[in-house]
Amino acid sequence: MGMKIYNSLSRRLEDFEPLTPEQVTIYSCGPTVYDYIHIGNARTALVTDIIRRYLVYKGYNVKLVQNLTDIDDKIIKRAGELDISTEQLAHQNGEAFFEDSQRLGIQPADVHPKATEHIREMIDLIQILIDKGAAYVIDGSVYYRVNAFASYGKLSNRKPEDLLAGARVEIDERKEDPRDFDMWKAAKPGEPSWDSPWGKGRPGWHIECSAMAMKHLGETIDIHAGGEDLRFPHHENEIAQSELATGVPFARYWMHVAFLKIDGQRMGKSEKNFILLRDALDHYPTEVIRHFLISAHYRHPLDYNQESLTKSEGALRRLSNCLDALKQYDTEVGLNERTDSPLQHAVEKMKTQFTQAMDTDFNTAQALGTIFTLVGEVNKVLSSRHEVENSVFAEAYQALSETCQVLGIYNTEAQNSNGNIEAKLEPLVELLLEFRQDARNRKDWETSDKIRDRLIELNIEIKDTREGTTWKIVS
RNA sequence: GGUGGCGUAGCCAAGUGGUAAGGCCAGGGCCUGCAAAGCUCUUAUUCGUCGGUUCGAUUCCGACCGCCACCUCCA
Repeated sequence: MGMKIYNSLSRRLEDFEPLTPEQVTIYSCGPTVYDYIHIGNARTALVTDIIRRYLVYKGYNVKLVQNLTDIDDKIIKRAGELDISTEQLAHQNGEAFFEDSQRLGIQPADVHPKATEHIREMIDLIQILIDKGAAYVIDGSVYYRVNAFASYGKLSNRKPEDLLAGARVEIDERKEDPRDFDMWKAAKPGEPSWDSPWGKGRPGWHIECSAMAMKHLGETIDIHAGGEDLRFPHHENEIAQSELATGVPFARYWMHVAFLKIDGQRMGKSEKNFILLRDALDHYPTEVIRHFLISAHYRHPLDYNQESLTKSEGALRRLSNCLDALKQYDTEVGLNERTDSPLQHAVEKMKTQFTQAMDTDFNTAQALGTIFTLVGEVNKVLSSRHEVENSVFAEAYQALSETCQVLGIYNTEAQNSNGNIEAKLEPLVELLLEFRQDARNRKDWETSDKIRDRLIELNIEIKDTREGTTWKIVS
């Protein structure tokens, strides 16, 4: 069954076919490292992460490139305020970005190119555009001549006159056309700069993505992703630069992630109402934040607020309770007993529907629905005490943990590390449970409840079930 | 002014030309010494409003109302 992706360029759902079968190249616009990343940046990064995980799940060989913009106006300004070098600022925030991403369970890209390490490539690209008559030099700066690219505006669906009518930007009188944008900025005194054929300066923002994407992924990439605000002008300009230089399509599928709002307001660095990813991670577990961020489709706005996060916490609890209950059957897999139970059908159905949901433009909200439907089925069987082959529970566990790992909402490594601690604590906890059981047998509820209460204070939760008392570490 | 999007139960959120996934919260019941977890029942005859097309529309078309994003650095 084929995948479909909504392509911002055609504004339609399209069948997904990578340029090279089995291989997918993805370029994701990364952060400008002048500050920590906020939860909105994280949404885009997370969507990219899940796209990649799902493509790998489907059997594709994926190469993901995500850049770091480590030189621009904001970095120069912030470094000045902090009285440190731009290199130092960019380095610090770059490291922090990797740390925060990792905490959110985002796997590192295959390549994380930095703008300042690709000056040569950018200069070469600019030179090509000058040679082709698509750029001109004024006072050491190089501008892209928008009129040279006939299909300028195709991504953002804008006609030339539209771009001028509502322009709120101050017009630089030196430019031939107000829409022209700089690819190389002549250095101002005291600013970091690099040598170029046009004098000392630094690259413009758009040229870096064109140059780095082409260097690491080739002239045509499969998927280019970013926040919806990058559609214009950033991605429009990337297309103009790249396609005029190479004569081939720059990206086959353009994906734009909708904004994260906060308490109903647009979250943005200029609005100063953003929440840092690291602060969110201090308050909620990784899986809860991921669940929240994928609870709506990526092309729909999502509102960050405490209530929504609390809901995700509840949903995650339901999921992990089920997974915990199933986990003991995991070793039963491989017996390959063909049973014909309703639960087995539910497992198969869930796998199919999960794939269908994700195949349709990565509909994570729907995919979550299929997972939780199976959770309900499993719980029903678990509580009904009907005889079910353990291998079916094992299959259910496999299916759930596999799909949850595609979404990154079930961390088996954390489970294992908890498991190690549990193994060490087991004799001790069992001893306490023995005392508690004695108390219960005496109907000494005061003592038995005290043991339970004290244990929960130590993050050990116990439950009295029909099969006896169970315990686990909770956080 | 231009471009695009959204409006589904108390809340969040999928979805379809044939009669509404899932989650959270709430209430009743089962289980239980209690608790937790789980199960179970209840919660939109209805998908912003008004028209049109259709045997039939929440889903297609039109108008209107409301909200939002981009057009400027921002994921």
